[in-house]
Amino acid sequence: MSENNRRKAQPDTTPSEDEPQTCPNCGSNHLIMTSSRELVCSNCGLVISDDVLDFGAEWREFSPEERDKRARAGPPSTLTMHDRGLSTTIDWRDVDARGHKLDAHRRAEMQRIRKWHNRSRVYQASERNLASAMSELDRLSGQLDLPQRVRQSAALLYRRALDKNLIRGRSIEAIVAACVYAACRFTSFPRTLADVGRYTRVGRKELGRSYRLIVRRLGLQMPITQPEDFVSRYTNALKLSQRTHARALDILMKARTKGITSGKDPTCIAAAAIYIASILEGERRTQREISEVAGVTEVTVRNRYKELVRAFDLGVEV
DNA sequence: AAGACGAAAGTGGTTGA
DNA sequence: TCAACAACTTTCGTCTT
Repeated sequence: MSENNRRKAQPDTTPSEDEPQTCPNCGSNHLIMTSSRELVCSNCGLVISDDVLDFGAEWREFSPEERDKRARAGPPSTLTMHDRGLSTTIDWRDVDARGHKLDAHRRAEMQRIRKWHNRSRVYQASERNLASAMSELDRLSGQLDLPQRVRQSAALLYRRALDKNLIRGRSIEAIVAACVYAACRFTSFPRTLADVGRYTRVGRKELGRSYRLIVRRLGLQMPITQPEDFVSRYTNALKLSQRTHARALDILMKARTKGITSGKDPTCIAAAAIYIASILEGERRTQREISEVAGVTEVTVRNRYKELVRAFDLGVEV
């Protein structure tokens, strides 16, 4: 693959002063403000800005009485619950609002109401599907330690996949995992296919297939994963200094101008750059340590770093 | 003894006919 | 659909610190 090919469709990451009118990823102007006050592209699912995200109350109170007066029930609405967290639940305790026990007749009535309430809540097939998908999404993103913006983006992708009838005949788990992986790439939150695959029963192959499916059928324009995306994660895991981190980024930038980053696994390139940077900054890590956090083999780290050293004189005596 | 090195053979994904 | 191919992995013996 040529360097040019790999470079296309880069989102413009420089934040503009005002809210953008078009999606920086796909150029669509179908931007919607979600109920959790995130600006999201309804075409590709990119969460454009979530810095306004605030789950707290929108008022301030200055006395307990005022607090009581202003309080209202329920968590904020969110895309990651099948009903956006807006459903009402009926208490299981058979007491009235004042705490008095209900009589037998009322108890039986409440029982009936509860039953039908639950049945109606997750009634439609698509609702049931969404309910189970959102709990799976929650589990998976919890294990992957994903921030809220990635989860919301994944949830939106799943809703769109459901709308397009892509789930029927496929496993919910596979599509959820694919949406999570896609959301990671959209939001430049570096997780590899293997990372996501590790926490789901769906095989890597199936996951890749589902991912390609949603990209194609939802017409998503995926940004290319860059080695730089992984540097922070790896230097943190290796407890390397900020200087080494910056040095690694510098090496990657130079490598790009030489055109030796194309066609190679970005995690390998990142690992190699960090290896060199750690030596240059005097906090050397072994090839083994680095290959472990990057999830690649020592041999590949070795080969990549040899290439980098060969390509330009980095002052590393081998 | 640990870490680095490199050769050789095998694997899974992509590409182009 | 299939073969060719590049990238990557696994394994292992050797060299260096």
